[in-house]
Amino acid sequence: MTDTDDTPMTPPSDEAPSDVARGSGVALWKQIAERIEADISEGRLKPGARLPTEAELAERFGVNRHTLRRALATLTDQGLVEATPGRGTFVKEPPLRYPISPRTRFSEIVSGEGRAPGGRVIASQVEAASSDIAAALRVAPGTQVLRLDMLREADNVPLTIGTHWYIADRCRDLDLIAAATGSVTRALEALGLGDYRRLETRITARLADEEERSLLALPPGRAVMVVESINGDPQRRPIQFTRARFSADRVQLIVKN
Amino acid sequence: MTDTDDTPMTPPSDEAPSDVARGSGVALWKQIAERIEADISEGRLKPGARLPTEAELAERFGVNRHTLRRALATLTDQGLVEATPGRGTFVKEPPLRYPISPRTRFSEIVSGEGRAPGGRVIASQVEAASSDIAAALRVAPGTQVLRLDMLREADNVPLTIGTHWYIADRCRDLDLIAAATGSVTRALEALGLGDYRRLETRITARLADEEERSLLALPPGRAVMVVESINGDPQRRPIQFTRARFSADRVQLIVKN
DNA sequence: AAACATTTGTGCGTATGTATC
DNA sequence: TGATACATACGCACAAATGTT
Repeated sequence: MTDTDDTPMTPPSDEAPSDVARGSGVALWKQIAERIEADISEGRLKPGARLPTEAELAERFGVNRHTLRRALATLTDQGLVEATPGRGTFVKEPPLRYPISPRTRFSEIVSGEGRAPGGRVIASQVEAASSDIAAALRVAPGTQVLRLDMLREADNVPLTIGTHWYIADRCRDLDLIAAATGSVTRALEALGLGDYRRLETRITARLADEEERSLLALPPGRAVMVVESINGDPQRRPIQFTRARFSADRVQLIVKN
Repeated sequence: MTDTDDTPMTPPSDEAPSDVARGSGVALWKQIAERIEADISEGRLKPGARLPTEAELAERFGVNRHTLRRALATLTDQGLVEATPGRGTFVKEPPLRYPISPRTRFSEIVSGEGRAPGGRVIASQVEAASSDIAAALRVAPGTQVLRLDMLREADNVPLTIGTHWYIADRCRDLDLIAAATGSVTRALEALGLGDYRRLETRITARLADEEERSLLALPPGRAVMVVESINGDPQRRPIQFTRARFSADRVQLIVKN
């Protein structure tokens, strides 16, 4: 009861707060969560839109703020909304759809989604292949490889940190060309290796560490998807091994079968 | 400096602590992290093995325990080791390789990795399809669908919570059969729908919420991969939509191209 | 720079209905 | 019929983050 009524079991004289069904066997917070979820998935609440304040929503549904917060909590867990103290609660932008296919190209995928691809080289150096890198590239451990760390973004929003390893003597000056053009794809084309294809992709996930949060502009407690991929030439000989960390908030990987 | 020496800038009189290079431009913790990482990836430290205590490792490398902990922290972030207070630091078991292919079957994959598949039905009910479920199954929103929540495990270790939606009138009593046999695949076979194939898979990730941590026996701060998949009959008509949450710690998704 | 309003986040106490032993 | 535990819901108060004046 919200009002201080001395006849306790009277149903709330329905001067239209909203139609949550009390005593229907379904928890109030669950009904509210489902209503808001439907508002989002059916487009009445658009991505980026701000929800009314918790106090306002609580009043509108005729429940306590705690009850309403319980509903919002499930939506947050499902990744549908995001709340910031002092600002409000917002409907999350849907993640960019990132298809994993034999011909996976970052720039093409981002352009295809109507966004502007970008990126920059964070670091590059020649190093000796550790055993896992060597295994993926099918070379002897210790072989010289070019390591290229890149940050890639769409519409200036960082999406992924990628560490790429190339067999050094097949890729002279790749790092310089990539830094100049901002595109690994174009750099490889310049070297006559434009026709690479993806051989295998391995996906796992974990919490973003501090460096990743900083580079990807993520608040604490966010996850990254760790995507390892082996790319090869038309003869399926490995050229490149990549370990990329995608912001799980902003990217959804798609596999078509 | 570790020792309380009154001649401060003296290099540590190299009575062989271990060969970390002081003043080499590379941070000590980074060198240590890379050494241990190599020990793991090259098999000198096997999965499940316990590392020496932090104090012991610190002494062995000739650094302060804080420095050593900084190294271990990066390995923990990378998911290579896991520390438990009072027990020690352990090399993590490699994740189960879970291939995503047109014919993706949980039981077969787990068996193929030499582990015993298992599972149980958490809940099942008939409900009205929400708009996103309806879109995936290509039916009208509100159509009756059977919802089946399952927990699946390998060698009694929980791997994934899957929520499966089936078009209700194509799958009578599926829930009962699945509960009895413990296998959705076998239950579908019993209904003559054994030949389903995966049409599309969508992958994202986030922090595990409380319910997921409880069901998957995960400590706080772990990530789950959220894998949505659409399965269809041989004519590629959708039969089933699944939203599964995999323990990112224990599973690595593999896509072969 | 400082004060303030707005909004979410958190804690405590209380009451009630509903399962379970 | 308790007795107990648990989830739900409400009320009040304050902390923390943000934006504005």
